[in-house]
Amino acid sequence: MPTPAPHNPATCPGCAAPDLAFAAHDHAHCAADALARAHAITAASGARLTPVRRRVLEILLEDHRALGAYDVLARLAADGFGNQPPVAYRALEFLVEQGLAHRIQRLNAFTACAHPGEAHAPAFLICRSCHSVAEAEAAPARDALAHDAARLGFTIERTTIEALGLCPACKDQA
Amino acid sequence: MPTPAPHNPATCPGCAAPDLAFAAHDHAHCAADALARAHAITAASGARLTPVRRRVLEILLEDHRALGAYDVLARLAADGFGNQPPVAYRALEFLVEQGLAHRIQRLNAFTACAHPGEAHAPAFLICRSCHSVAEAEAAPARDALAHDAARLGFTIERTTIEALGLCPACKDQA
DNA sequence: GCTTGACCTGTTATGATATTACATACATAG
DNA sequence: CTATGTATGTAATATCATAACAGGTCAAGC
Ligand SMILES: [Zn+2]
Ligand SMILES: [Zn+2]
Ligand SMILES: [Zn+2]
Ligand SMILES: [Zn+2]
Repeated sequence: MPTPAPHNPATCPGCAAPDLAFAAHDHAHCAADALARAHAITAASGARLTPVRRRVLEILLEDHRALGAYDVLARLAADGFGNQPPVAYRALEFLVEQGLAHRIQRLNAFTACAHPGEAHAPAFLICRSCHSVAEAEAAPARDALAHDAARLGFTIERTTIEALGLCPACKDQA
Repeated sequence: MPTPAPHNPATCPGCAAPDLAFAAHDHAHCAADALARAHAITAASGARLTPVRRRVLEILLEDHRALGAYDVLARLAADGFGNQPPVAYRALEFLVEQGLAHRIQRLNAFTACAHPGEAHAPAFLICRSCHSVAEAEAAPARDALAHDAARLGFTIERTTIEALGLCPACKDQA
């Protein structure tokens, strides 16, 4: 599996609008763009964006929220795809591997990537009220951890950073 | 439920030996000390360290690893306690509330706290090979995230920071 | 001492999340 | 056209977690 292209902030829609998930925006364009990028990325890497995989990505792209595997599965089944768990889990795994989606540990759920194909492991800001998910820069937090880890002789391979709280819209409501 | 006492590094065994989980040490003393502190903490707060709860804490204290709820349950059942999931989950929930244990999201598992009663939400260094868990300082990483969150108008309430990797011992083996 | 009420424990049942194993279909290279 | 690798479908099962209720324990207040 080829590695995705390096991150280029100039062409990354997620970087251009970091508050995407929490702000009003032209989401139809946002989703269409992500889907187009997904086609380009998979074509470039030789991976196959098959109908099930593409449909799962479309479902995740419907909004900036996280969906459980069984929610995705129900949608797939309604569209005539298989309705056994592996159908959803395999497509989701593929998307995560390709950098087109992320898994949110805290929610046992998945969300479309806002910086598609950039081979990143972002931090997540998760609204506990509306389940919106925004991606934030994880590097500073990871660096802070690395110091402690080095002192203990621990080698960090992957880091999960997830913040639960309230997004601006839900805060206003309360 | 009264809030635990603030963190006092001078009296905190976890702070005195931050590499506890990954280094050879007098673990019998380490566990006995934690258990004694647990008695003191719960007595002070009026919470009841009942036989099941105490036994669960003892089980978690057997080493610096994370155990699943069903692993704990099997041990409880072998000791003559109830063998239905709520028995384990309730005791674990109690220990987490009291600051005597932590939940590791990444593993769906629980580990005894190395800084008992200090009302903290640490970062975790998790060995993917032996499942040892060390607690690290989460404040710097949290602070790094807070900047991004503030920019987006997101209010952080809780943060999960977990690093997966290899501990010194497992690294040497490989 | 008895009643009452809070809390803890046990148990049944079920729900939610995830994987293994195997069969079938399909694309593409040779 | 056939062999090969990859993707999908399906059944069965494993793993993690909670709801709902029944019964027991214990101490406060009468
Ligand atoms: Zn959008
Ligand atoms: Zn992303
Ligand atoms: Zn120890
Ligand atoms: Zn701790």
